[in-house]
Amino acid sequence: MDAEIKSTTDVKDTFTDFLTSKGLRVTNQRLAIFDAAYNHPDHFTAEDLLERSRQIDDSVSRATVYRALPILTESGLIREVDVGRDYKFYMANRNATTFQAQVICLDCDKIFEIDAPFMEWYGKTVADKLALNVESQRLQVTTHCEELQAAGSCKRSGEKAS
Amino acid sequence: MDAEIKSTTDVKDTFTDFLTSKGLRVTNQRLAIFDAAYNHPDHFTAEDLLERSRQIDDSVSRATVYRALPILTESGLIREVDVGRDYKFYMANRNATTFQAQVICLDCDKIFEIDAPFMEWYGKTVADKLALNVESQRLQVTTHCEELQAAGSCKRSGEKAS
DNA sequence: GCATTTTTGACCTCTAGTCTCAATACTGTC
DNA sequence: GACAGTATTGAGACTAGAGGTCAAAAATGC
Repeated sequence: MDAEIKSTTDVKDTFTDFLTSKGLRVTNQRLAIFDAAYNHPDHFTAEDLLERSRQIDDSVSRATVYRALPILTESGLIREVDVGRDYKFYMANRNATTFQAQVICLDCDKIFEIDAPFMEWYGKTVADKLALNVESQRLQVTTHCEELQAAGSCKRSGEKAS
Repeated sequence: MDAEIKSTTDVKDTFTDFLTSKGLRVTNQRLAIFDAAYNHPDHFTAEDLLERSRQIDDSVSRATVYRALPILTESGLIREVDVGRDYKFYMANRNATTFQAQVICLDCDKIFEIDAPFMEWYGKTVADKLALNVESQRLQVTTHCEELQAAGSCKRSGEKAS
């Protein structure tokens, strides 16, 4: 459950510093939600996060999780991953290296991230061509579970298909 | 209101042919919804489509619109454009040329499409590298209204900002 | 035209996410 | 360390997009 890349404690300091710098209070619930989010090894939903946060502090409510998510996102510690379903995914932002594209299984909830370094170039090209500031970019590829499974990356085939 | 690229009547035949080939019935409501969708000059929501369809046939109900959308999408006459809001956009598929990326204004509902021909190459690369079949791809760029307006493409600045 | 079977409209339900408001707890000050 | 002031919280109501139900209506094949 320990973060491998960076000490969780260090990152927790980053989070509390962020809160105080914004004039926000450091509460047990926010810390529990941060822990649950940052130590989650995979993509998660708000509901997943609620469950995990409650294992740390069972007083955490759904409303608080939904209120914490934009804060965590703004702090840069997690990021939103919208794959076109009627609920959003989130993910800990541990390795902020190159731009990531998402490979999404249409059958289960698995999302697999791959590097797409050319997106930096593309953002610049669009910005130049249309004379606008590119705020964010999103690149997604959809496929089917069996295939993702064949590629050795879909662990949940058949388990959560609905 | 006439389609400029292809006669609407021709395309309507394509639609009725599609319906019959699938064993689906050709109803006044489906034709009204098709008309409203195919002649819509821009991106539209299910609610937009309901309103427009009712101008053609005021008996069209919300349920029927929601039931017709997957049919129209499957027929290839319209396509879904998900820009990460809590409702989906759709768009008539009049020019099926190269892959299109979406430039999305974060302030209003404007979506602007640009060619992104390199996406074909990218799809193949991903398919090869991960040994999977790429089902679909999505490339989106977000920006702000003022900027899109400066680029001469945002017509609705300030009008629909909510 | 008629029987069969799909489709429809009205309305009910679902679900992710947001809002409200009284109760709680964090923070700076003493 | 206690206190006052104020942000934050939890419970539950609420919203909006979307989809389901079922009796009534209408399209199709004969």
